[in-house]
Amino acid sequence: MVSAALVGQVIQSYRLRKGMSQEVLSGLAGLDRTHYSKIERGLRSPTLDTLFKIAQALDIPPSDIVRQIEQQISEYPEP
Amino acid sequence: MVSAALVGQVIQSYRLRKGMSQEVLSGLAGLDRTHYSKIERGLRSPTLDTLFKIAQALDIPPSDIVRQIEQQISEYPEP
DNA sequence: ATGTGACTCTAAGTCCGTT
DNA sequence: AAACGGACTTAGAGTCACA
Repeated sequence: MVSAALVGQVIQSYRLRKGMSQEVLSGLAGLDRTHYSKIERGLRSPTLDTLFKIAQALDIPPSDIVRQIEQQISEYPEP
Repeated sequence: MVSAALVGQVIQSYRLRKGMSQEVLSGLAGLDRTHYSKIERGLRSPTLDTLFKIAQALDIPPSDIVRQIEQQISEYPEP
């Protein structure tokens, strides 16, 4: 089980590193801004499809995001 | 947009390489067997959560599967 | 520029089968 | 062992008004 909060946290850190607003990112990804906002806060856990859209907007390979999630899990194992 | 058929194809190739049946794999992943069957046939596209479960059952990093999907997309671009 | 609640719609995921 | 189908429940996708 993958924590939705962790996924959101990883995605947000990528977004902030790019200096993008939620508005711009969600626009590029073709997602509704409020929907994206919920994903970042872990209120929704994205489908694989949505993850690919977000990665595309961030201009990074989707596998980078997934690998980052893996690392977070191994560093901070969930109970 | 990620083709569900492509995802299923990639996952299936990993499973066959491991010499596992759908029954064993879905059991390890904690998924319904018929549901997993549909994913392989591209009738369902898994959530990020389900992808992690499948990767765990395959004993490979989830990012490996995602990277494989990316490669397939770049090699055989979709119209 | 972001958070939130309240929706509808669609698909993921489960469970019962048969071929 | 796996494809295939039907009926069902749950949750994400997508949208809006408002703070």
